[in-house]
Amino acid sequence: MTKLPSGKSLIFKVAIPVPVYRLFDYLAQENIELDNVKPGVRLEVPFGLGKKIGFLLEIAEQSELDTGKLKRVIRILDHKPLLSAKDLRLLLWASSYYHHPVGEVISTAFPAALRQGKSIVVQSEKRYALTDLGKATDSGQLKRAPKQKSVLEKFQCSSCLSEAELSVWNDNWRPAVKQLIARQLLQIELNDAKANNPEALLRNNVLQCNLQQQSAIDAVCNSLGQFEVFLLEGVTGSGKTEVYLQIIRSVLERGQQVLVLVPEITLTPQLEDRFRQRFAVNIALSHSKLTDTQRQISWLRMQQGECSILLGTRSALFTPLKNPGLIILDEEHDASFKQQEGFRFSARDVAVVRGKLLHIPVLLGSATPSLESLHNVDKRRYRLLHLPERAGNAIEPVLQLMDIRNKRMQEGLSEALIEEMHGTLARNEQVLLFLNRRGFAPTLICHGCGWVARCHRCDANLVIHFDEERLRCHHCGKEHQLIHQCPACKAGQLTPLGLGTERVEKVLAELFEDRVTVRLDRDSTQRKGSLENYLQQINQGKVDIILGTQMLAKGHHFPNVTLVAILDVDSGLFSIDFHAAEKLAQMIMQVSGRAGRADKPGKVIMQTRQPEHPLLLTLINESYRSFAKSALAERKEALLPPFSHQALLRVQAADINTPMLFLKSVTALAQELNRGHTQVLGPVSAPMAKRAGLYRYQLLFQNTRRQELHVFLDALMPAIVKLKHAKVRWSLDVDPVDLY
DNA sequence: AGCACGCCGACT
DNA sequence: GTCGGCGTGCTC
Repeated sequence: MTKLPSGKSLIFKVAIPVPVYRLFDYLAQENIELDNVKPGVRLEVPFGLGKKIGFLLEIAEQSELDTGKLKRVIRILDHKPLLSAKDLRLLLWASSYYHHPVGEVISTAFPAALRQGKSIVVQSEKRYALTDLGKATDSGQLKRAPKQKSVLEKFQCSSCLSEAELSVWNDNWRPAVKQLIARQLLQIELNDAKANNPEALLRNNVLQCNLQQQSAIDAVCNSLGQFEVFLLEGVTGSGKTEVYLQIIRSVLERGQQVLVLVPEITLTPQLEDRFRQRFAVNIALSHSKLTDTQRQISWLRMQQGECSILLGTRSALFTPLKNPGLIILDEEHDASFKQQEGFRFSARDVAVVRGKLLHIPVLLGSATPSLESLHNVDKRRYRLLHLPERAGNAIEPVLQLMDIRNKRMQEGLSEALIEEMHGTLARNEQVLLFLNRRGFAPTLICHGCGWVARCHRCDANLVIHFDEERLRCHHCGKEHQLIHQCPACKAGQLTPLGLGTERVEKVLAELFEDRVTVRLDRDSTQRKGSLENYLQQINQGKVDIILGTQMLAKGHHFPNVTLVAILDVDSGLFSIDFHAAEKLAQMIMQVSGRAGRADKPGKVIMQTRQPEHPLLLTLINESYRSFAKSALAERKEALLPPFSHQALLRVQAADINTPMLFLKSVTALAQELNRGHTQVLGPVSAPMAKRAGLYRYQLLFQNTRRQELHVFLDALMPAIVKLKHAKVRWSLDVDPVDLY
């Protein structure tokens, strides 16, 4: 047993979740047994006038500070680290790669309660979140039924109840709660069966796969137990999920766990259902709609190996796995895998590093892979698995451009499109209209004097929301009462300019008065459960026309939709951000994927005033891959990512001059410290120079060599920290995905 | 991030 | 003459 050398105190180097880059030194407790104290354990330490929970990173003999001035650790919270040494290494890597304070990075890997120093005891949670089965009961009615409530809650996050919890069966309980207990009993039965016969892991017979699916499955299964990254490129309906399921099956048969990451939680119910139908193993969920307690239960169950599959969003990436076997990241092109606040990590890129550290394969899936991933395939860093065909009888939708130049339009709908819609509806099929702008109109202008309703806190116009009689800023959330008289000239007529979903909804009600239209956007689906409600109505055939924004592009299946129209494709064609073309192409393909899912052929119409635009022509005449190829060639020509690597320093301040002054000092520092060939671009004002009352400027660093960029940043960041500039808030975004 | 220290305007 | 405004700087 290692004892502390007598008379001399050991030093603990501790990461504390504060926005400070360095570690803090503490004196270890006296007579400490070091065998039980490993890097990663949580410590309670005095910090400032209070206490904080920190993470032990190093045990040292001495400190750079005067030992007499060091404070002593209050207590050690864990007998052994809750994170494995490899996961801790992953976090340290992420902290240095993204230049984010290490204590904050480590704390993001823990659920809230453990972050605050609680011990591993599941605490009952007062608040109650609804998901899935929970909706069958009314949470309000369960207020005075704490036992039912706790059973329901526990089931919702891990779908697993203990023997003790199952024994509380009560005939008076609500049917939905009884139903889930019955489901759990069935699961235990299946688990028992599985113990005797591994084949029982499968609930249903395995579906027949086509050749491409089978070779994708074989490729990943052959690499289980070692690191390799696969890019599974499969168009909508090509049977990607079936490939996931069969690979997961192999991982489960090896007794290993699977981490499945999805961009947004609206996508998970379907995936979750398919997992549950197929596998008789415990499944844990982790996403922002769950309570802290629910997420903690999922976290612990994965850590302790009680659950075999974790289905979660970006933040679930760091969940410890007792027996990791595979990481799947679905819709890998999706920008929501990049955290846009604080610790700005890319869950996709960190997942790859995690797979490498854990020696397990990583499977990235998408119908429209990111240019980065396709480039990694070209560089033989990732292996491409292609599913070119739609499984079953489904037919590829036909994409076509509709030239609307000089055509008569009714609130964004050309006559030709209206004609097409009538035809589709007459065949008893559904129409889906896509417009990525909510509200009635994006601008309110005075016809008399030209006054425009602007947000005072942002460089943006206020958006008209007629239904609620409001003017709303979509950037800072500021709201005003809708006005009916021009505040400038008091005489001119106020005119809505431009098109939003509300406005299209109104014209649809006139043009198709005997048809049912449903509008799906953030405003119409704000009440919880309403999106699911609408989706159900759509799939029951109670809706003829579906109109919506971005949220339509993701995941949902509309089997009876045979006509999709993108009302305004042009607005995506011209943007200062070089990512815009890629995003637009992905959006078009994803929206197209909603059509013709069943055995009915689908048609996708794009209204445009740019019918000769090469991006659109490549997409309709060739394919997403052709687009990607030419887009990559353009990026190569311009030395833009992925042919170079970027980091963006964003700065904001209440005063208009401060950000620029600050960035000029940074530029000077950068010139001093630049040993390699890192380009320093800027400083320039952000594309939206003022937002929520703050002035925003930015400085871009770019280098064709990733390593060189990071050596540069490693030198620059500490120097920026030392710059004392009043009232500036700054943050570094490594591998930025948008410039806003 | 907290939290206290510190130096300038409207109240007993 | 004090209470408190939030600007500044530190936390082992």
